[in-house]
Amino acid sequence: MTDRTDRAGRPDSVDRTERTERVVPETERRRRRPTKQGTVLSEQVIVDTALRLVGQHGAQAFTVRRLGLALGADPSAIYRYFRSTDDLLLAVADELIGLGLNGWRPTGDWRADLREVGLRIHAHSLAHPQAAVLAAYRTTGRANEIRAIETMLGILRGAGFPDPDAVSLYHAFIDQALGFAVLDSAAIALPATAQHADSGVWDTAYRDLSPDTHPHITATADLLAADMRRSAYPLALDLLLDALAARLPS
Amino acid sequence: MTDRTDRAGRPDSVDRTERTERVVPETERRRRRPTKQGTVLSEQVIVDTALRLVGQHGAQAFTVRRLGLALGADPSAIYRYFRSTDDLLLAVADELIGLGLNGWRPTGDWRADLREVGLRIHAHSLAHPQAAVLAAYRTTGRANEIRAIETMLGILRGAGFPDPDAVSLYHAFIDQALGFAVLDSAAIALPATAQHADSGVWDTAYRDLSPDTHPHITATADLLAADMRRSAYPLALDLLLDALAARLPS
DNA sequence: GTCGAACGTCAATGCTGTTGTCGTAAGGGC
DNA sequence: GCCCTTACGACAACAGCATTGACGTTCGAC
Repeated sequence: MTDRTDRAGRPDSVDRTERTERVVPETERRRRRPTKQGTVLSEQVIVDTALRLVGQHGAQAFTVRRLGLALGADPSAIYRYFRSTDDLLLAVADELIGLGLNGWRPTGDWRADLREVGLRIHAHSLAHPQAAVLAAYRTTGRANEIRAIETMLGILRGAGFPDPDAVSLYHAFIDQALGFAVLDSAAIALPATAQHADSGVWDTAYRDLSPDTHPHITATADLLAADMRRSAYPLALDLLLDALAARLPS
Repeated sequence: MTDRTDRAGRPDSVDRTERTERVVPETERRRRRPTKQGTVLSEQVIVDTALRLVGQHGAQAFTVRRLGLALGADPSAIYRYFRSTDDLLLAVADELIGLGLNGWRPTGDWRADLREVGLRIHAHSLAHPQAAVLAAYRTTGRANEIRAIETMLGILRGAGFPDPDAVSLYHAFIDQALGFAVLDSAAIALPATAQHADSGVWDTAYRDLSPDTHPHITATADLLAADMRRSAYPLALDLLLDALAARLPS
């Protein structure tokens, strides 16, 4: 794991003369010079390429050099658009949120809506597990994230939860969704060898125990091996919604 | 992010003569030669040092080179004890589980016991956030993990849940605990700059929205900023336990 | 006391993110 | 339609990463 800290610590003081900063905000860009191989770069192109790259070749493909290669540009050109790989990652994270939200409209049934949103977040993370694992625990503060929060808060307040409850329950709901998304994505995103090793454990280590020392595991070994292959999120989500319904002021 | 895949792909076929494998199981070790600087290595010493190192200097300190430095040994010596950094990570993960379990005994009240176990897992992850983030989604199959599963399954079966339910609910329970542990640990384990940027978002980006376009966020901005500073796990845990109690066959 | 081999050390390989420097060409001003 | 500024893509270099093959010391069994 590499250090994503801003080591250099660019000074806060601003020169009288406008410094030529390496990164220019997307809206202020004027010149677009194609790379040697003809690509015209932009934030959007870079983010899309990163998402595709990670989807095809795993999280380990999320490197500036491979991204440059995929873009047909020198790796360092990316630093004209993002301050660091971390900055780029946040942009990718927000793109993911947007993908999950597109095309969905609330029905007005709070429980069905929350359930749908939860499953969508989860499903979309699993569709881009490598990126989800990197991005799920960041707060981007970008457009799509804001839209998502507004939507979910609206559902809870519309259902009749008082504001303090709506906020706390939103927090529990979204973190549960993201937590499961990370866990399940991570399992998919593991390098092949590690993934195989981890899943094999349920068929080997947990089957060779003695009923004397481990009565509960041996009694349920088959059930365990089967259940652990699936995600527990749908069940956990329904349990959460059960509890929410029970707490809804009538 | 570096590639943890076993690239070389050591062949499965075994020579007639016992190959001199790089890694010798801890139980079969006979010779213990001190390093130049006098340390005597062992799995336990390496795991402990790794945990301490990561706790003091962050997840970015989890590198073979820094570990070697902290141990007073050549980095490559670690490969005499673990096949790869991933193998070492699993050992660290299991050590973490063990630390969380030590000294705890079930009381017989299933709800109180589950609650205590959940909070313990969560708290212990936060105490070693850097390691938790790396380890929480792995299945180690090692001693402490097995002990933990046996315990939790026992609580659920003892409470009266039929075996299929006990297994599914165990799965939902443990994954929710680990999911929140990852999320909350990750927030703590972020590099200082990223952490500051992420948390600051709640006080800046989400306060400057218009009530016209974002009525729900602006109406609850203060509540949001306050709530997001805390972990949502205690609430989510209680919600889960509520739902469990409601499903318990009477 | 001898000797095989376990295990710590060294050196090298091919990755990684990041940055200082340079030159080219884009596009506004006239 | 030309000119000049400067944005931005390319290049090269650096430090740090995991991993491995070879080497030699010294442990410990006999």
